[in-house]
Amino acid sequence: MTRQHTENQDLFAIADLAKEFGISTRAIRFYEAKGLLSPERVGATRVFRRRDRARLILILRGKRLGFSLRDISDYLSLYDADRSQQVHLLVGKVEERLASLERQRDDLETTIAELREIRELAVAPPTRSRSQAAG
Amino acid sequence: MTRQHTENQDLFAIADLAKEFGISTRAIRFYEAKGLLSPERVGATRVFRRRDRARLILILRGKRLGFSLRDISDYLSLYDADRSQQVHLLVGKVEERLASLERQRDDLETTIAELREIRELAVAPPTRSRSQAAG
DNA sequence: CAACGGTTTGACGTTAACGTAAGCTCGTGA
DNA sequence: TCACGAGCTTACGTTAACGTCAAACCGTTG
Repeated sequence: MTRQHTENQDLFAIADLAKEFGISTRAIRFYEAKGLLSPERVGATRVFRRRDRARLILILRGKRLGFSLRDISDYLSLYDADRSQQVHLLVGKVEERLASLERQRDDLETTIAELREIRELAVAPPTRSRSQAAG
Repeated sequence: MTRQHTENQDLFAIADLAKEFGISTRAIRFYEAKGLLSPERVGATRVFRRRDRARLILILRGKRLGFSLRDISDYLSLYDADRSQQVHLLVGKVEERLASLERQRDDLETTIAELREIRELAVAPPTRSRSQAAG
């Protein structure tokens, strides 16, 4: 099950994914329990395919962005619904999320700019009153 | 204490700030307990100044960006330390945070792009095999 | 065959960020 | 004067996202 000698391009054990992404197997099982992943089973053992791996990548990115698993679940469903039905509702959700993300990006830009400013101030020698730094 | 008749430009009651930013007074007290705010007191009553209000704005932005109060606390300390001491350590922290935020921004760009793509696909009529959408 | 590593399902523990309720003080307007 | 609204502290409750055992089941390797 360590994938080394099975040489299979498309099948992953839970430990493979855990190691690859630096998370615990517990976390992966938790994501499954929450419906974010649905690996196949061979007996009782979970078997993950590329699709699950791809979803896991999206999950982790969502987490880096500060979203809850609930949010990420909704987000993943946008991928699942291959424009099959309830398109209006889907587009609505996407728009919502886009707006939220764009606002978040603005917050980020502002914060990054402020940090850069702080850095400049910190690096510059402590200017005293009307003095001027020499080139 | 409702600020209406005190007409003071620089003093805020806890309820003023709570209302202005749409959060609970409990949350504000919690931030104080965690050391993110340190309003003055008149008797037992908290009195906030512009400085506290400014910090609160930073706190809320940090939260929108998905940071923990612990993180935000560190972040606020970057503002406090007016390039007075331990500049290297300070710059180090700023660099760290900048890197993290820039990565987060990249994640955001990617996600936004993907959502836009999903939206296009959803809006476009369900293409069947080799057909082509008419202009 | 027995130990070992990997996997499974519980189930309880933990941390963060408040919510909520209780009980008390203080200033004020009818 | 007294009821009210606002504020305070203390303290227990709650949700999310796992961490951390515990107990048991393979498959294989020395």
